[in-house]
Amino acid sequence: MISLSQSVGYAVLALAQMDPEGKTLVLASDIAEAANIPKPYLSKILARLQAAGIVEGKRGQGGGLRLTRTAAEITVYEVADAIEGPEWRCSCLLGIPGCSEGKPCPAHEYWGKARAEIVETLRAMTLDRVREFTEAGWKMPILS
Amino acid sequence: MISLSQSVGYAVLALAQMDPEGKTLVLASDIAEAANIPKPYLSKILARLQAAGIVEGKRGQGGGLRLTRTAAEITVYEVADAIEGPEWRCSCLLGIPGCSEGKPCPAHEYWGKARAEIVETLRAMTLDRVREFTEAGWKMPILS
DNA sequence: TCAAAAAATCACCTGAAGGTCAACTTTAAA
DNA sequence: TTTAAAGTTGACCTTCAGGTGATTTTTTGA
Repeated sequence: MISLSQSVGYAVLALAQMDPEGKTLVLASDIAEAANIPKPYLSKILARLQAAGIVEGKRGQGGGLRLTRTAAEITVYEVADAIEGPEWRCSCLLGIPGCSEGKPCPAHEYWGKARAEIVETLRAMTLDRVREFTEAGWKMPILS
Repeated sequence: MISLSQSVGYAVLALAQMDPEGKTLVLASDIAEAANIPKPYLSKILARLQAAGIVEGKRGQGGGLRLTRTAAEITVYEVADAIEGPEWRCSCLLGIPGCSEGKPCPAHEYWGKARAEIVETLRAMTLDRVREFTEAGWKMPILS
C-alpha cells in the first residue's frame, strides 16, 4: 500500500485537536468525537503516545489530556515512531525479506534516496502545520 | 511501513527466475527453491499472476510455467497491480481514512507528487532489469 | 491404459492491525 | 466521605496477510 498505518493517521488527527500550547486539558471523548475516531480505539493510541512522552493524561473529574510540548515542537515523524516503531523508515519498497545494504534489491538504491526525502518531509511537518489544515475546515468524513 | 507487501517482492523474485524469452517452461518447485519461497505460498502468488495474464501454466508431466511476454516487456508496476490490486498507487501517506482530492490531508499535495515519481520508477523497472540483479549473485537470504 | 509428474485448488493455521466492551483506578467536587 | 467524572487496563472479536498441508485435476510417457 505504500503508506503508514491508519493508527498513525488517527494519532495525528487526535493530536491536532488538543491545545497547541499544551496547557488546557481536553477530554478524550471530545477528541474522539471531533476527529471521528472510535473512543476505545483512541484510548489505545493515546496510551502509545503517552508511552512515547508526547501527551500527558490527568485522571479524575476535571481531568483530560494535553501535549507535553507545544504543537510547533512535535513532528509527524515522532508520532509515526511512537505508533509504528522506528522500523517504518527503513523498509524495502518491494517488500523483499532480507533486503539490506549488503544484499540490495533492484530498487534499493533508488528507494534509499526517495525514502530519505519522505522522512525529511515528515520531520519538518509539525502539529501546528497539521492544525492549519484541520482548522481550515478539514473534517474526518463519516465512513458508511 | 511505507512499502509494498511481501507478496509483491516474492512475485518479482519468482518472475526473475523464469525464462526471460517466455519460451522454455520452468517448474514451480525450481522457482520456489531458487527464490527461497515456500512452495504452497508461491502457488497462491502464481495463481494471481496467471489471473493477471502475466504467466501461463502448463499442467502434467513435462509441464511448467512461462512468461506470456518477454521479461523486457513486463514491469514491476504491473506485478504490484496483479498482487495488490490497483489501489496501492493511490494510498494516503498518513493512512487517514477518507483522505482525497476533495478532503486532502496535510501531506496530500506533497505525497501526490512523490508517489507519482515512485510509480513512474516502478513502471520503468522491467523484469530483465531485475534479472541483472538476481544474476549478479543476489540470492534470497535464508531467514532463521 | 495406467502411473507418475506437474500445476491447480481447497481448507486450514497463525499473528498482527483494527476495533469493541467492560471493569478498574484516580481525583475532585458536592 | 461519598459519588460521579475521567483516564487506564485487559480481554476479546474480526479481518487479512502470510504460511502450510492435503487433495484434485490434467497431461504425458511408459
